[in-house]
Amino acid sequence: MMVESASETIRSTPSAQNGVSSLSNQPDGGGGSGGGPGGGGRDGAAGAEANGEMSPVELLHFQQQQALQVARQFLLQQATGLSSPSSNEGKQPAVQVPVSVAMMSPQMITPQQMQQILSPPQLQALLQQQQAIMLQQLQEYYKKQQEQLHLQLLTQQQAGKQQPKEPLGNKQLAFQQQLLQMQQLQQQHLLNLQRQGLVSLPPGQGTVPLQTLPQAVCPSDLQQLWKEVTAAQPVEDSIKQEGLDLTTNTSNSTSFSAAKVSPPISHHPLPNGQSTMHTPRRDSSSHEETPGSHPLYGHGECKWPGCETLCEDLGQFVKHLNTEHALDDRSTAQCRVQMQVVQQLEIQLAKESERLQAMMAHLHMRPSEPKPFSQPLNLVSSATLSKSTSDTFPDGLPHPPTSATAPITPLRQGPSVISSSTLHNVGPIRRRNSEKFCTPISSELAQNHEFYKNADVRPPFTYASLIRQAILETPDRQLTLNEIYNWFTRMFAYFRRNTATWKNAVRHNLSLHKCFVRVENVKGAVWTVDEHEYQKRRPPKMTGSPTLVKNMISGLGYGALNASYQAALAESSFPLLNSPTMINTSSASAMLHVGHDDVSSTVEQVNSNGSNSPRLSPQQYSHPVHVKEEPAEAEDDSRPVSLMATTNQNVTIPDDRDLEEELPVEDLS
DNA sequence: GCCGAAGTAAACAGGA
DNA sequence: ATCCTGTTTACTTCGG
Repeated sequence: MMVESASETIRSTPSAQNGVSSLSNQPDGGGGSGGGPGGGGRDGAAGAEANGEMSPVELLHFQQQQALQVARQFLLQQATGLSSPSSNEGKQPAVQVPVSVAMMSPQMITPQQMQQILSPPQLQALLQQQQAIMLQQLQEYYKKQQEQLHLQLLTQQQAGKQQPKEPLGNKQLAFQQQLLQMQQLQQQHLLNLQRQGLVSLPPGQGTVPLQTLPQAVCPSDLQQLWKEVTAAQPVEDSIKQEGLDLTTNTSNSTSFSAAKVSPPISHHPLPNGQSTMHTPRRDSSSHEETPGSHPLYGHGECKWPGCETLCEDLGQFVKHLNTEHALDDRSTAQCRVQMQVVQQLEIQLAKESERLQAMMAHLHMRPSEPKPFSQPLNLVSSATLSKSTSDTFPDGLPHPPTSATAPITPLRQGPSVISSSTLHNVGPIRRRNSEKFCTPISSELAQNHEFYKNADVRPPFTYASLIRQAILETPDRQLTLNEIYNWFTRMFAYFRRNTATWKNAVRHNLSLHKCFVRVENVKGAVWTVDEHEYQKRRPPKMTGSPTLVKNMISGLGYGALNASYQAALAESSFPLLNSPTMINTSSASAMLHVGHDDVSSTVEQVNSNGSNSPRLSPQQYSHPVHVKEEPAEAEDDSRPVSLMATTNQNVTIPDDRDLEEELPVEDLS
């Protein structure tokens, strides 16, 4: 039948969303940045063009380029294969892996295959092994090349000064750029792996000249890096160099990921010994510039990257700056490198910021974790919030639309992160569980109202209980239909769509259940709750053994249930109540349907002056009741979400109200 | 399998 | 005529 199919699809949609979202989106929050950095690296394959003339230096350069490219490809292959397995299914690498690298993956098994074959521990062990071997090889290669380079440099220098040094300088700089890139790729690779938890390099991985995942680029690292960069080129003969082959690197710079710039070759200082002699302990960020100072001058030193020349005063520094750091190719190259560093830092900053956002979103999206109802921040994304931000919330918190950049979609954090919602998140099943298992709707809302407000998750409550909640939240305990609508849309992001469906359901429930009484008012009709009827319709379940009840409740792990409440529940299941004055016990007894209620004062009786009722919650005492005897206040909300400020005085705080909420406590006589 | 509660869809009516 | 409100019916799903 048509009806069946239609309802089926509609029904299954939210459940599927919830179920999937909590699973598939969960890792997205933390690891979303994994695939990013690796992707851009391919384009950064250094513009290694083999020129026709092959001098030894050229040959060396060419070999370096080739080896570096191979290494980079391998790194990228491994990084992308591990970080985003799904992304490269189609383009599984036809990368020519060099022999030294192929040795690591014996049968040319793709990372995906390995992941499928091996168990996670095995995979991790294998990855670590590969990591170590690869890094070792890279380091060895790197060492060799560097030694060769410096050997060549020395021989050339000793051969005579008549030979122009420019090409060599260019090659050196280019090479250093390549080395830098390679190391950055290594760092990036390590970073990716470590972020995925696949590799946890021991702190003393001596063979690896890289710092294991430095948390940030410390200034000393930068200084050291700069020393490495500038060290290979003697300063004294760096006068006129032209044609620095760094233009390609600028285009490569985007390929640099968030790799930390760590001291690249700290374990094998350069032959000329200029490097790493004194560790710069002043951080570059602390250059407090006196008015007559220079950004590059501080603490009596030249702050040009890698320079640190002592200058007694500013004048001397300026002189030094003009002489040593004049506008030449070397300075230009250094500037380019610095640009890359800054660029990487920016990328890193962006990534870290994104991670921070995700972390904050994640943490704030689980209001039940920090048990107390403290939700000062709302993490919510912009879209759903945009409607309801203007509302002043009953808890008195401002709820500003903070962190609009938080990428969390409401679906992402499914009810799985909600305390008790895990019990009823499976689709539209909220019906029985929440209520029959005495999930206090108000406390649930109190704890998770931020979540429900912003997450497109179906609340685990029945329409009837929601309607009742909405009505009871108002001071006068009556609402028009439109106000009920507004309450739904205000409190639950889920009800901001499919309005026709749930509104129809609301109307249906209002008409269907006797507990909702329609009262004609001056302005029109308002709906009230007949508590007696409401509790009558609840079946006398859970009248079993008290231990059963208690275990069930405690086993559910409801954070909302406080100890007294549980105790009251347990106690109340006994025939005689030891403390009849306790509202808790009486409530619990009512919940357990120890039938008593004849003394019911119906809601209608408490309608107009609820302040007299003993059932009033503290909020109602605290908040001056705005009796809406004249509902003529312009509630004509064009926006369905905008709500009258009077109606949302008291939403949540779990206390006595809770007990009377979820418990069929009738009227505490 | 039955029953009741709940959700969904839809038709219908009355009023603004 | 349209929309909102309210009622009712039918059907399905789910849990006891």
